Amino acid sequence: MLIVPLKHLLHDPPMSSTMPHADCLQNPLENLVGFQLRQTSLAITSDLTDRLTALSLTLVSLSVLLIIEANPGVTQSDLCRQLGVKRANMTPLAYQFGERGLIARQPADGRSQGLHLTTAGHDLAAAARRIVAANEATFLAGLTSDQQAELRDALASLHAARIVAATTRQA
Amino acid sequence: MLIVPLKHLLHDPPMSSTMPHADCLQNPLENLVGFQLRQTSLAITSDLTDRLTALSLTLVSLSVLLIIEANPGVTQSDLCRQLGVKRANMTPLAYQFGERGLIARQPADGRSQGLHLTTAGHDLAAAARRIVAANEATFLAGLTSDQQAELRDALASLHAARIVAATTRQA
DNA sequence: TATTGTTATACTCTATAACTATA
DNA sequence: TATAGTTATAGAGTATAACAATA
Repeated sequence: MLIVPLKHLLHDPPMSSTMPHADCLQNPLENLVGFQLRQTSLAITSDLTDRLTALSLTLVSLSVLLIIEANPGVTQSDLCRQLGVKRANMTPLAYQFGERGLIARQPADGRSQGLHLTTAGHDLAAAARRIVAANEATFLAGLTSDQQAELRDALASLHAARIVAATTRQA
Repeated sequence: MLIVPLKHLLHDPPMSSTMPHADCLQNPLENLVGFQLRQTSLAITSDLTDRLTALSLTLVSLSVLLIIEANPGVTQSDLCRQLGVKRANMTPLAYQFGERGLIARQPADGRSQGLHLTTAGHDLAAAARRIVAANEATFLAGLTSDQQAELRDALASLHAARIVAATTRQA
């Protein structure tokens, strides 16, 4: 599989004017579907990350924003479970959203608080959704509807195989 | 798009016995191809990363090992350019490979050294290639050859669109 | 006893800057 | 002047542990 620890490898291929013998290397990984999948995923997320900077959002904060919008009243712990984020790391994120006037909290439990978007939060979420849609459309532009459907099916098949992989891994 | 900052989100869905209302959340991101692509890519790399621990290799060190094998005499800087790694971060990696007896250096330039695998390095690379092949096969098992080819084509189309994305992004 | 939210802290990965030796 | 390799360090992102308040 691959590697490209750096996200921006995909922005501009690091080519120099002299080009000593930089990209003449054989890379035995690039024929793998796993590699191509990762490379493509990185290209898409990299583009989206760039576009989101205009809204001062990251991929994580985008997710938090949209999930709160779709689930008014969720707690921080709910978000953590959904996103695989530690509670300790959600605290500064929620704090920032509060400071920016994007969310408001209403006591739910005494120990927990339901989160919901303010008007500013809804506006930002709407702008974010437009950016996400543009990102999606740009990368899918080259595929017909049928091809897009086949891609989804293929990805679902690969993703489902993670169960098999986990089982054989333990053996 | 998505988010799953944690790689292991995919191993075992974090479900509790009580299941308060943890996974009843609407996630407006999961219908996006970009999300599904990332989710699938994370599942595959997560599995591979796990399997590689038996060889004391990471995704990055795997790539370095296989690229040295395929390109005897490459320099550290060559590897850095190919992988998008900073020179400063390649140093400890190359040092460890040396300590493990996997690579040897031969002066090339006076300021640079060509890297090549030792016998132990070749053995480890062979074992690593078997693991990579098993990982690839496991996830592709559900697709026919035609479907695999279509998947590759679709990924190539998405990846190519990064150029268009970069252009429209600047505008 | 378990859960929520918080604080403090440690670890990993990646980035930057500065240095030497060589070209 | 530019490049190779190194060192030290800074910055994200994520992890653990412990705590007070509540259930």
